[in-house]
Amino acid sequence: MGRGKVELKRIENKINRQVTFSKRRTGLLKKAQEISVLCDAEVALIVFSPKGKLFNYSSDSCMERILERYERYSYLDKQLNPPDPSSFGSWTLEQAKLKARLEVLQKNQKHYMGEDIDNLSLKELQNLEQQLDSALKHIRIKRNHLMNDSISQLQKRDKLLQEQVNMLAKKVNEKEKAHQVHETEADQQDCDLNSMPILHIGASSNGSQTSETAARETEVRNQFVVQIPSWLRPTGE
Amino acid sequence: MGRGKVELKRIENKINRQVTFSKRRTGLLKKAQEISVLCDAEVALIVFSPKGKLFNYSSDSCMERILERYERYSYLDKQLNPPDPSSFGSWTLEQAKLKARLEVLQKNQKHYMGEDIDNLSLKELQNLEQQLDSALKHIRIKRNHLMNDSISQLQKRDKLLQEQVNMLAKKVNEKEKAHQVHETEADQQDCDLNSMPILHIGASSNGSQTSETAARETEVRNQFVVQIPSWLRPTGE
DNA sequence: AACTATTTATAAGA
DNA sequence: TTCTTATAAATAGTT
Repeated sequence: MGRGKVELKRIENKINRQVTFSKRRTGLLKKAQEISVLCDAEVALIVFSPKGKLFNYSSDSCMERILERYERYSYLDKQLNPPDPSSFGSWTLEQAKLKARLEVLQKNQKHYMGEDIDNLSLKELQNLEQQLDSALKHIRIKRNHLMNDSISQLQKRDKLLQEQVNMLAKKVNEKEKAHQVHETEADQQDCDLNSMPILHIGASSNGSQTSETAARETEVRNQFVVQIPSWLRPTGE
Repeated sequence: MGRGKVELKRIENKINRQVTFSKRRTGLLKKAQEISVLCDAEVALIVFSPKGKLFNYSSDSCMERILERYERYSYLDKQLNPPDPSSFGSWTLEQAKLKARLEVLQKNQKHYMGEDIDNLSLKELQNLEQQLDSALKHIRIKRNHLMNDSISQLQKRDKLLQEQVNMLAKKVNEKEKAHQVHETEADQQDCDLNSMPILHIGASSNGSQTSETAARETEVRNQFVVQIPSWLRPTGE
């Protein structure tokens, strides 16, 4: 239902997939609610987005109750599960499984960090190497992308600032001219005023800078700050 | 969608309600499957009809896994109220912790495989890159080491075999001379038979080789096999 | 269960 | 993201 028919297979375009997910999730939750209301059914719906975000709906009798009911029902269905899945026995079992999985993952992780590799076979090492190499390629592409973005952002920002500074410098020049019409040392002006604030520090023969001008300088700078993308902000690493 | 608009409230007519339930249930399950396939989402849907019959759908990663994940997630979400303080408080707590750790590890693992990196900051990407790069170096050193070992092992083995062959060839040559002197074929006995077959191939002017000698040749060869280190053995990949 | 007239959902585009 | 719109899909009421 939409401008085009859609094949029932994973949408490859990421943006598209995300958008479709968003829309369909809304629709699905709505329909879940509708059937539960219209038909007096108990419904539990759990959806994890590809990014791992959770969305869920459950009819009035709350998620936990429905899940319990499901466990009960599916136990009866299969008659294979231990009678009380939350009993001690199955608890330890599951716990053990979890721990085993954890252990495997930790070992893998070590391998991915190049540690603990002494007992790997040549074949395994080669596989690992290939895996990491390919991962690294992906990561570098992504990183390059981010850095390029960052550079062009900064360049844009730089240009903007430059223009502002030029403009301000001109204004200040004019002011000073006006003030100094009667005085002897009229011309400090034709130096490059692109960086007026810096000028005050580096080029002015008059060493005294009032706190007032300093304050204004700060103000001016802040005023022109261009939005910095989040991945450029310090993350307190 | 239908001949008439429908109010969002319980359908009072029982027959009607049952029919609508049936139709909408189908639709709902279908849509659940669609979103899971199209958008690569994990979906669990549980529906109890008003009569108490169970219908459910779960994307490939099976119901139990999704429900677990849900429990984990909603535990992390709340972090404050133990999900079920009545029966096994500390159990669920520890379980949840384990699962949370598992999830973290799994996410890390994905990163190490260059997947799911879209949400990393530039800093994080650079760290990851550095980490992998260094790991890769270690792994390559180790791999090179193994390969070098393997090569020198083979060279050693090669040398040994060569010497054996040379030695035996010499002996056989002498024997043949001796035989030719007496025109006797009686004793093939006390030549060193270890490498007889190889000699036949390489040094004998007599091209005919019986299947019996062929068999012995195999046997003899095996006899000389130098221990191959485990990482050189085929691992059936 | 089928059949449609309608309503809904949603894909694509902005 | 949100809105719009053309079109596909779902389904309410009917047979």
